Amino acid sequence: MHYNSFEIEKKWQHYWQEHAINEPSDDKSKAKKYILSMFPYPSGRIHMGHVRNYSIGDAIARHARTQGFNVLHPIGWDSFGMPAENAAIKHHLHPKKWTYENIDYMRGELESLGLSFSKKREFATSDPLYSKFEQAFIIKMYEKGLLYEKSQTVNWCESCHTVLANEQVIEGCCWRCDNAVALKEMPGYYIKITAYAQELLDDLKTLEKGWPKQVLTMQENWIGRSEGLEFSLALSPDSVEKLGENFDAFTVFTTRADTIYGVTYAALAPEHAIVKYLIEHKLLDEAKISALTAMQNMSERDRGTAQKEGVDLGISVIHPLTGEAIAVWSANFVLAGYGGGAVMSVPAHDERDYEFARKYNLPLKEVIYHDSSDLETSAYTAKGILTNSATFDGMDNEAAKAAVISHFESEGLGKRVVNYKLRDWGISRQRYWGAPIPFVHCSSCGIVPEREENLPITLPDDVEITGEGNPLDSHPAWKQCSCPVCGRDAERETDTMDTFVQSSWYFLRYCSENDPTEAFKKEDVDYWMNVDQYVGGIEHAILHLLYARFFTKALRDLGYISSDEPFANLLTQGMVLKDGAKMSKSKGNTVDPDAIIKEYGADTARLFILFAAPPQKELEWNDSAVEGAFKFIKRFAERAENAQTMQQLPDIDHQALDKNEQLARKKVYEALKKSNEVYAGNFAFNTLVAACMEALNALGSQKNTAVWSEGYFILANVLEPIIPHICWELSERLFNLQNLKAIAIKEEVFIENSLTLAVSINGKRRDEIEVSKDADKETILSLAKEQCAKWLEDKEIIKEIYVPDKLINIVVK
RNA sequence: GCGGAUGUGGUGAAAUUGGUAUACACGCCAGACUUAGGAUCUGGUGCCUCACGGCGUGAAGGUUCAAGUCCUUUCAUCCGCACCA
Repeated sequence: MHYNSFEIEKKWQHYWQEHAINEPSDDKSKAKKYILSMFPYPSGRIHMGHVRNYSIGDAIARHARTQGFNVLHPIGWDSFGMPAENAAIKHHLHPKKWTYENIDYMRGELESLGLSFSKKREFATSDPLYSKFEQAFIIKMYEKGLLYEKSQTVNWCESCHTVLANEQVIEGCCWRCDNAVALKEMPGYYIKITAYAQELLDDLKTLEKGWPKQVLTMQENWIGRSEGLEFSLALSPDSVEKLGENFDAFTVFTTRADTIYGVTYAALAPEHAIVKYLIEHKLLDEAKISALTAMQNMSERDRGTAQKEGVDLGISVIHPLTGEAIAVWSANFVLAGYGGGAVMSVPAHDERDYEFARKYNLPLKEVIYHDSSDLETSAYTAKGILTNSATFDGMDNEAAKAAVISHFESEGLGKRVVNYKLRDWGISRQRYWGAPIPFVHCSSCGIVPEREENLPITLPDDVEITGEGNPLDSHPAWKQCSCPVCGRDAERETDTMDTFVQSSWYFLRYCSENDPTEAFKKEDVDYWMNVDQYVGGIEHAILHLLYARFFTKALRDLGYISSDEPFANLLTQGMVLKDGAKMSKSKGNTVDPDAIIKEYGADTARLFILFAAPPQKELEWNDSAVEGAFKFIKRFAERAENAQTMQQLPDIDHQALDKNEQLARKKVYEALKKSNEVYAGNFAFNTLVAACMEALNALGSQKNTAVWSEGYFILANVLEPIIPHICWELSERLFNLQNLKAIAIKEEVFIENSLTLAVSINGKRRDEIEVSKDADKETILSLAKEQCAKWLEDKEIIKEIYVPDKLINIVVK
């Protein structure tokens, strides 16, 4: 058969659509598989990363379908976001027009790859209907106290003109444009993800089997649980007076309660309320005030690399156990958002405090003793015995942690607490192309949610995108509304939601077929969730995957769904590289998927991508290997001439076959066996393709038509998830499509009459012998010795080892 | 600094419980066919050596009859977090 990829692919893409083979069944009694590749942002054209992502997901989905599962394999568009506005500024296109035109174009590109998506469930997150349900969720969260508004210091990206969540700041830079992030005090809406910190941490354990360890570790670190002592440091009477009696104490948190007697000073974040008060009321000299304001204005990134710096605030607190007065400083390395923005400082046993104390000549007090401790050169932070610590002296420091906390608790001085690094999720974005936050500012009622019957709050089309300011804010009429509570004139919130809100629940919307009345039906979600296999890039290890996990739990607690975790199994694919670097327009090393499909076909692109590396690893693009993939498909198509038309597997008397024929059958069934293994979990498609190539090579060294036919019956089945078009074509021509379902393995082909055993002398392989299947150990060993006589001359045999079916090892001296 | 991962031919990569290292492919070499083509087919291809043979999975040790695989130490690369008290 002459291989014309273009005609074959067009024909089958049309057929699949016509026969709706990709649509799941409504029959909920069937066993299901929910296979999901992360949905794309419609940037304009697909790139090789998409091809890889969707080829992997499609192979898994197609395989599940041939195994008889009811398969949900949907696609949609993560279509709100900044690039649409950037395009609007650059090309004077409306973001909506740009976005939906991109979607139409990219949908065609994905179709040309032969991806078996369910069409009926497709949507874009910028569809008003999607916003409607999302806004309703947000209001529900607000009503349950899971969403609140506050003003605080936030991460501000000057180039995107918007606020960023903590997760979206990568090494002090914006996740999207890589610009340095500045700090800015602003009002915004926050989702209380911290209320779920413990559950998000605990449930990582339930994902250990299905998620890569790396992702679990990253999430664990991000949540950052730590246990310790929280207590109050009372200000001295003269300090209280100095602060106009506005403060009498501040709270600190420590994980080193055992070092409590080593405290020699305390330090406040530059943003701490006491520091702000001192500056406002000019209670410090000018040099100190300017030092403090400089510290406040420094970005988070610069603070991370800056030298330790501080200012003596001229106030003091009372040590809760000793009653001593302790100086209070403000230091640039104390974080405002963690543990109350204040710390107790133990320079003898904390590296940061040590460095700071050395710089400003503050006293050190040793309270943990160990032989290897040398406070002249560095802080001692490891294990030891307590000293200078009153009644705790002589205790092991680990035991002392608990003892000190108990002491604080029984004296009413403090308590054991758990702290998390995770912060609440700020979702306000000062941008146009996003889902409006459904709240109204009323001068008498304050901030109130919009009424559900008024949802969705949609974006106005008549805006000019200039990149300066938020068009919703400057729009003449859009924000004017009436208060949903009192009916008086009010103003809409003009911030829009972080686009990660949309991607936090899209997998739920797919469960029901684009229902206009509900986000999803509970019974559909109960049937389809959880996602059995999720496929996507490692770059979402924290961002999207943490938010989606949170949303699932929150929606569960709001009564919408029953899942605890959205994604049972996660496959993080590696990047596609060219010349050792990530493909990118700026480097000019991209390969256009459309061009590859045009030249070789979708099957070739898919085969190369799945064959060149295991999916989790980086994939180096290689033009001649692509050519090689094409040649394999061509050979596969041409050699189909050796097979005969049939509707089921032929009966073959294995014992009557010659050696090559038997080997060919064995290789074919090995490929089938491999297929079952690969889809059961490790997804090593590269080894599966190799097994198929071996099988085809083995078929080529024999001439038995029945063996050829059986081989094609099975290989077209095994390869269908990877190169579906050519496989359907061959299956139709040869087998009336009867081979595209689960095939049982015939174990008889693996039974051998004789075996080949390796013979090693002192562990080094020297020769091999062929023995009959039921030869006994003595016979085998004597044959081995006979055949390897030249290695045994003048040697004394010390030991003879026989590993059945594998090898013989003779140890000599 | 902390955490995670990865080191195997010229290249991408294989290798059940420890059991014939380099499957499969790319590249390269030779040959066949040939309207001399970047087509197709056949054979070869870890390194050193004319050969016998020796050496080989980042490096060094160890356990074992047997180690890519297990243990210890170490080096390199990549990724993530980064003053979280």
